[in-house]
Amino acid sequence: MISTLKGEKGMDELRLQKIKEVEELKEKGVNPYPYRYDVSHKLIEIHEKFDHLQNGEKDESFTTSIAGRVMAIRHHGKSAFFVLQDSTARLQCYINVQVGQEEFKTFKEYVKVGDFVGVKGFPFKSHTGELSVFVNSYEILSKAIRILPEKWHGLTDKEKIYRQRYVDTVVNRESFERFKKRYEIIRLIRDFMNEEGFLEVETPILQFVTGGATARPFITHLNVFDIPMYLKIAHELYLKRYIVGGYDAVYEINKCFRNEGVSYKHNPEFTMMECYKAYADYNDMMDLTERLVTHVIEKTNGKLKIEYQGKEIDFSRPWKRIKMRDYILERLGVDILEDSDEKMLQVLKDHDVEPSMKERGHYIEKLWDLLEDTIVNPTFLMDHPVDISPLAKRHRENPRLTERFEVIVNGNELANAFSELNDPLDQRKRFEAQAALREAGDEEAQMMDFDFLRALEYGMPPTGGLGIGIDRLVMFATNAATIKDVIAFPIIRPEEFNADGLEVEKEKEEKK
RNA sequence: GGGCCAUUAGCUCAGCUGGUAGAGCAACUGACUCUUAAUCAGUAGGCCGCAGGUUCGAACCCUGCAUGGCCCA
Repeated sequence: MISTLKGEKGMDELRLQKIKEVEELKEKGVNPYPYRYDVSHKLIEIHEKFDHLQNGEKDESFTTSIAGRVMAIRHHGKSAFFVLQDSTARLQCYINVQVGQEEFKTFKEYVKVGDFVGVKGFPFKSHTGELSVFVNSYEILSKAIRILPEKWHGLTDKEKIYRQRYVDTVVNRESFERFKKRYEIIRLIRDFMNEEGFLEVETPILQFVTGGATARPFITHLNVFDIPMYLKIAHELYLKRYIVGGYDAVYEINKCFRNEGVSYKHNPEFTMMECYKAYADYNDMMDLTERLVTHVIEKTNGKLKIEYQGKEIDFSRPWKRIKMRDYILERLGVDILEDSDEKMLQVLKDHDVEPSMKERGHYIEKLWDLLEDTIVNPTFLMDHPVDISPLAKRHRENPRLTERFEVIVNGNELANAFSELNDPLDQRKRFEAQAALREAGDEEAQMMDFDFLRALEYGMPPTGGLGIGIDRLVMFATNAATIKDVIAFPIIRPEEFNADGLEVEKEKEEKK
């Protein structure tokens, strides 16, 4: 049974044509979907080994077996050029009747752009100087029944790019390379952290109580106990349990989930690296952050001054350090420690900002938001007030502040770190203050976590902790304008498919 | 949540002051043994995002809605 696309006659016709080719191949005894192929070289290797050939020169002594997706075909009657693409490169192949009359005919009729093909042959350079493989034999490895987007412009429709990333990365090579770079960065971070003596660990994604960040969680349900569960919003509270449990340096690179808006810098699921180191404080973590981030930027860009969306960002050490209280006082004329709530609110109103919650902590956040965009080069924003830092240790010089820093780059929060609060009685008070905020309707306030308090009561050594947003780091390293460009499968409103699994136009809303 | 923009063939895009749908690529048929955005000849492919409205007549004007993008909060 062949399914048809409802309401898409044009598409249907193209697809049915391809399905017909598949059926015909089967009738001829050719399997359009065979099981394996022996590949001797990646395409890039052929380029590296044989770029030295002169125009018209061939090396018949060398036989290679290559495979990839056909990206272009140029037929010339009794011969044809086609271009294979694998994960490393593109390479032109040349086929003519020397493969055999029947084989050539089958190639001409059934090998199309988008199909996977395996080729055995020898390298040569065409008269016009393009390195190619002369096909001695070939095998169809997989027939495509959908047509790839146009070769010249690729895919530009953002919606299609995000919904069908598999098409984007086939035809838009810069997109393919960007994701390669993303995963290279994650590997670099792992190598760096391992080298520093951290142990990579895991923490639960499904949690009965979730915390470690100011955010609304996703809620799900555990059938076996018939109780609600949350998806983690941060790794923090479990990683500190590891520290209590005797591990003295741990890290985790994993997804976090926050049930919030989508924007150029927010995706509801995102990747965060967090690490905790016993006997360290936030000064140690500043050093670690600088070394880690500069390592990644240098390895991936070859330099520390990078171009980002038309701006220059200089990651060179040492990064500027500013104190939150001083910076806000200097720029906005309000002291977030000493001035009254009323004065802070007035300053916000003067800047046309209306805080959603009438609460001091929110005022401080909003005041900072007014200034965040003024920062371009990596900057440590230090010593946040206790009110907005429920998990950070009080500052050794001023108990109303904490030993905390955020790293701001181009107006974006890239990292967040503290000397971790390990005084269990203080932590309990902080949770109680958060609980009061929740009572008052702040859905982002932290939940009381009794088990975490119990853990702290067993004793946690002085500890430095750090969280880095991997997606944002990748954005800077790859010059990506939005987080959707560095997340392969970003959250986007779901499509509708019909009973055959083929996409259909969305029916009209019956919304009020 | 608010504002602006976009939505036309599989893809990339045209479409005049409202007169009934176009190109290139892809596809299909044919020609062509070194091409490379191959070339040449021909064919087919459209609920002009969806629903209303105005009009003799709407891809175009108006109003909703949907989806996406950008800016703002």
